[in-house]
Amino acid sequence: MSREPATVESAARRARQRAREDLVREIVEVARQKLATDGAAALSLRAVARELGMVSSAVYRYVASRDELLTLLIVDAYDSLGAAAERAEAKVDRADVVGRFDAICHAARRWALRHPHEYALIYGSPVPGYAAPQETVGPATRVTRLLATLLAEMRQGGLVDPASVPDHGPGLRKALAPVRTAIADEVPDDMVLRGIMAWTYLFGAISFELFGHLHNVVAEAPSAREAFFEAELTRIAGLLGLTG
Amino acid sequence: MSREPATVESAARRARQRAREDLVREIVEVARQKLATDGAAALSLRAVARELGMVSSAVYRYVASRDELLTLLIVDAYDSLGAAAERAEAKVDRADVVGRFDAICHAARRWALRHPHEYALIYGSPVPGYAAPQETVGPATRVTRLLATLLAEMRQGGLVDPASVPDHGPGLRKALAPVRTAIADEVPDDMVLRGIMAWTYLFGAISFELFGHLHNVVAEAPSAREAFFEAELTRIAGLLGLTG
DNA sequence: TGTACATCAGTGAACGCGCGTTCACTGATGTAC
DNA sequence: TGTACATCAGTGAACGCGCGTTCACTGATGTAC
Repeated sequence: MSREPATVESAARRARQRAREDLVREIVEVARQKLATDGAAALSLRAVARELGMVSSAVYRYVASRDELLTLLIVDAYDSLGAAAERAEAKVDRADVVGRFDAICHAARRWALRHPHEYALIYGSPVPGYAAPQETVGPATRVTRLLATLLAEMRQGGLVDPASVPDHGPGLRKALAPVRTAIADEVPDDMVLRGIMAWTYLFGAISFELFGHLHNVVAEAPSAREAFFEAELTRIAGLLGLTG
Repeated sequence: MSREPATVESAARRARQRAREDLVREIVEVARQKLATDGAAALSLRAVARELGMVSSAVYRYVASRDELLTLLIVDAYDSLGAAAERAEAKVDRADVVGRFDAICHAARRWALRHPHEYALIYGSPVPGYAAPQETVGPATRVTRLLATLLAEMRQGGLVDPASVPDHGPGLRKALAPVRTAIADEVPDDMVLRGIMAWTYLFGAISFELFGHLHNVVAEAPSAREAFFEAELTRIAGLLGLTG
């Protein structure tokens, strides 16, 4: 009759629920470490269970399948990368558009160098037989959103040089329809294109460095790699129309 | 005493040798099909042997290990991509530098769309535990060499606008030391940088499209994807200094 | 031309491994009356 | 306060799978004298 029992009941339930969530977090944490040391291929539910001192079947209380664990890791990686980029960007003076762009790019690269396997999981070859479910979409767009905001501000600030815009024709307009749902109509096609290209270039460059394609091209020393990345950013800022 | 026996002997040897080489080719061919349908993770010596109607141990007469088979496939993929790009480039009028650049890029993209798993093998995440041996280096640089040649011709033709060259400082010069062994000193650092960037962008763009990152950004229809790629190339040609 | 020997492709069984997932169960903890 | 019942975390054994690699072998073909 009183609410007491109900309250006590839900308090206990909540406690159990919290314990559950803690364990899920612990599982993901261990899985992330396995990923970091051995790569995605070596990631198995049994290995995670072993590490946690559980029997392998017990993990199934918390995670439905290997695919679900992969999804958790992917979401985790996108979030970690997104948060790093957001933190770096937030530190820069709002008016310094070039500085904000640089901050995002450097943060993304640094994160990738520190978490190579997590990076490979989200920007490398797709895991065969795995289809990313809906819940990965949000976290996946955090870096993109930062860049899109920058783009919009550039347009408002009149930072774009309209004289040198090539004529792309109606094909591009149609092709960009999906991304238009998130970007104001006033932003011209060519500018959207340049935004996507900056984003493409950023992760293309990081992938090339991380996956070994700069071997015999750019010196291996971290300082050399940084100098090269810096030069790339200068040129990409130029592509974006940022005259920094 | 006469050379006869020796000749006969080596003729027989050669026949056996040819049979051997044929079988190695057959093994690689079957492996490539497995790769194309099921991806690199599903590739196993046992599966290849099964497909060939052999017992799994017999494959070891021809291929030393799974890693060696992977190497053969990687070399194969680089060669196939390189040949496709070379063929496409060769068809264009030598004087049409922009046309040659476009031909290389379109050929690379087409090849990747037709051979997604082979593309992922060479431009996706590195296979964990596998280190590419020396013999992959040559085939890996075929597309790069095409682009480098183009770059050199552009410089000789005076196609570059030196006015808009940003000052990169001495860091870039040091960083580019390795690639300098293959490129004339007269080509300025910024031009080498732009060449590498065009190359980076090309494969960054192909990877983004193939690995699903354009989902919800660019319409899925092949015609839309092509129009978008075309627009990217226009902008990248601009980055290279090609005013096509 | 005929015979002893060498080469080598392919066989079949085996070793030892780790995986994802299921299922009936034990036992601790919380809930209801 | 005490008892019957419900919930649910974790166990342990098992199923069925495929893998890479080794090894002693058979049998066909080629070689040398």
